[in-house]
Amino acid sequence: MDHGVKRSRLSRAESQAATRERLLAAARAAVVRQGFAGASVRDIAEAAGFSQGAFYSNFESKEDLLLALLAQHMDEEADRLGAVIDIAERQGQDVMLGLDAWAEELNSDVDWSMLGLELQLHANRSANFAESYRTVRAKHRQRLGDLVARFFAALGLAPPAPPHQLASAFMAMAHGLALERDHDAEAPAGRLILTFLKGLIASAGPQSHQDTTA
Amino acid sequence: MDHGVKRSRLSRAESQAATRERLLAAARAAVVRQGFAGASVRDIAEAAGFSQGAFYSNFESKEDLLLALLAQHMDEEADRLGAVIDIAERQGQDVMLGLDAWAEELNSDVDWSMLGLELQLHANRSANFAESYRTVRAKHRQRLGDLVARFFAALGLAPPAPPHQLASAFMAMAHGLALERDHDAEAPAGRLILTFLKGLIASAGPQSHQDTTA
Amino acid sequence: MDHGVKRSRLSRAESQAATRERLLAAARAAVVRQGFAGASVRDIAEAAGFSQGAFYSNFESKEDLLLALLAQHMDEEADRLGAVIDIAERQGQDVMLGLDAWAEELNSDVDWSMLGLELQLHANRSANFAESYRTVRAKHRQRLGDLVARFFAALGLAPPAPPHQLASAFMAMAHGLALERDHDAEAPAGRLILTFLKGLIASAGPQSHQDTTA
Amino acid sequence: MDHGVKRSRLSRAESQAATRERLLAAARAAVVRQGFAGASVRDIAEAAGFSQGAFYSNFESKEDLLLALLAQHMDEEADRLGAVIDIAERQGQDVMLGLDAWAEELNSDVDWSMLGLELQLHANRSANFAESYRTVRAKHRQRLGDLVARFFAALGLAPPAPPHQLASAFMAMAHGLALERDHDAEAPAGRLILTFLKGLIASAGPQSHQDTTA
DNA sequence: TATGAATGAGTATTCATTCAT
DNA sequence: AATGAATGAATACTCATTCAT
Repeated sequence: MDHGVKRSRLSRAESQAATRERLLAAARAAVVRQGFAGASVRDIAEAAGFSQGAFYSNFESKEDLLLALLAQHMDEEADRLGAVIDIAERQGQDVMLGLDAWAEELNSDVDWSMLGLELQLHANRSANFAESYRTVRAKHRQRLGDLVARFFAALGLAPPAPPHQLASAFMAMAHGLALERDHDAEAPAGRLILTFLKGLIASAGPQSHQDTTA
Repeated sequence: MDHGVKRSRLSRAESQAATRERLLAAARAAVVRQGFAGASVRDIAEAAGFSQGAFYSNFESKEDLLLALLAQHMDEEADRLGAVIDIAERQGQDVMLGLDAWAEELNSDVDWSMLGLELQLHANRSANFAESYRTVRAKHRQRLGDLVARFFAALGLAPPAPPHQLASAFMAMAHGLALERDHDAEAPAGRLILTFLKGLIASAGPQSHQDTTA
Repeated sequence: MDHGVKRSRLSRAESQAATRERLLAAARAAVVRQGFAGASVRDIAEAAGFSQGAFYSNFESKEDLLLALLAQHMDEEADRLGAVIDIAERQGQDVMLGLDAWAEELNSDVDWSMLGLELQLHANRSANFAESYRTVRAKHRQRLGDLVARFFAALGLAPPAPPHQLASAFMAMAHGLALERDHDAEAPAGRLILTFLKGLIASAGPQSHQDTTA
Repeated sequence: MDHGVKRSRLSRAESQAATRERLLAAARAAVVRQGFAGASVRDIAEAAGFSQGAFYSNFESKEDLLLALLAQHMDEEADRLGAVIDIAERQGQDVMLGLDAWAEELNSDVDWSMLGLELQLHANRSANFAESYRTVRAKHRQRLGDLVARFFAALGLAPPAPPHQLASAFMAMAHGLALERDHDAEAPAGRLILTFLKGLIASAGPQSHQDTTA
């Protein structure tokens, strides 16, 4: 009897998770295309193939959705960084290779940058959202800052500015460059970022004694 | 100049220009605070002390207003750059000083960055707006690119990437860093930008023969 | 020339007042029929022949409309009372006749009672509305109380309870009885009220020395 | 009585009845607080500690719930009256004492009056509900009318109007007065009602021969 | 019996825009 | 040129109700 028939393909929990995933994907596309204010709950729900009510069964409000998108976005950003860090850990100076890959990926993902900016703009407008944004953002910057610090340490150099500030600057550059959609074949954001990184290396003095992290 | 009675202190044209100016100022504040989509024509008009009708006597549509803001914004950006260029022209290597001033100003003007991003985002969404945006933007980048080129030339160095691309990268960094409002005393965007610039200089090779502009 | 042509039948102000009047009338009917919660802004606007937007050009919110209805309702209630008071003033003891007329009118106006109750219920639910309601209600009760006082005074009798309390009781009875719609020809609310009034008279003691009002 | 295992403390029927009771109590509070239209099924179910589905396992529809509340409400009203009648039956003229107690209870029970009015208003709006309401209401009025009749009979007096009409008037007064929440220490609804009753007695003529009920 | 995700119709309110004044 | 009442479409969100689990 195998304790009863398997009643349906998806359990309830699975099915709900799937609904939520589809809503999130549709929302992400909509926010990128029309901005948070311009993306309507109706459009998002319809694009996902659900009613508006389904949206509100899965998210408390439109802003709650943005928080979910924020979490997702930061997870992805963390994954990207994780890959770079892995390489850095394994191959000494060849971090450059990892950075190259990361930079290349940035090029191709305008949407990802648009979403990042949309989140940041909203954080500057909604006190409520700002709180969540800040914590997640800080963690992320710290992580990238650590990477930068280790990178300079590996080269035996002292970073020319606090690593987490350098991290912020790199992220700003990456986001901003991605926005310039009109890059008719040009605008190799990744390359450009590497150029700046090499510059920092060239101008860095020898490492001070112990401290390597910010 | 005195054909007829002088009806009022301000001629008709002057008075209309004043109305327009007040509307633009109110609009700018509103767009920064709430985004373009979030700023309502009613709010803008009321903040300027006029009716909604007055708005439509001065602008064809809400998007037309954004075009006016774009023009204004680019004028200001040009002015800022102009000052830097003037210094560069006069004092050879001491452009650094001008850049310093420019960078310092960036620190204090979050609103200006917010508006710049809002314009850029809208350009990525409205084909109509994008066209206007692109031309004005291209001119601006060209100008900053020229400055960068001349800067490296003055130092007898070859820029490590096409100057207008470096210009884009610097603008992206400036805008993005300004957005991080939570800079509790830290986040000296201007300084950071200079650090990167010095890096580029340090990594630059000797000047190639002729070409200096992109 | 009669200073120019009369451009239109209704001046702007007149036309707006007319719009408001029509909206109020439609709202009144809707609130009576379906209750305040049940009456939708859309239905009200459509019944009045306008768009929903027109509603919001004339009222700040749905509750603001109810305040307008409250004012209107209380004006009418005051008018009814005014008529009774006039008679009372003119004809000594024959106030009874005026009361009779008033009572008779109550019979025929279920809607008026329904609206009164709807207002009272909403006052018990919205703190905001309650404030306005209370003042207008107090004034009204005072007025009816004065009438009751003068009535007993005219008969040389002492009211068996504070006049404004008696007033409240009469109003409660009038409203409540009107609600029993199923009065198949029976339920002569007015008559019944007079019966109670006569009872009070019969049980009243002789007037005390000076004071006649509450 | 012991066919099979005793599965749980409460039998199925008992447990269901308990669920229903909790739903009814929550519904009653919600309807009083926000009106029938304003009370949502979700809120009611949640307040009772159940899901919305549980609601629909116990009631056919939202209106069906109101019918259940009606029945409950009328039962209570009957109980109150029953107490008065008991006293009247036992102690001849001292019904007054019972009435006094009844009147006092009215004072303290605004909720009960709010619910009563909500039911009555809904009866005036839903034909379906009206039918049920009318029968239950008629029975109730009859009962109170009988009491009034017996009361006058006990005093050897003729009621100055058909007893069931007097009953309606008293109920209207009781409900309406209870609504005036702002009774800052004043508004002794019960007392006031007794004043009116005494008035009726004072104005009543001697009993006619037989008939005592309406 | 009880759950709660999902529905589809509904809610109040806001919007950019028009146009008679 | 400026007013602001009115429009019609859109907005975020709520509702009573259903139904697979």
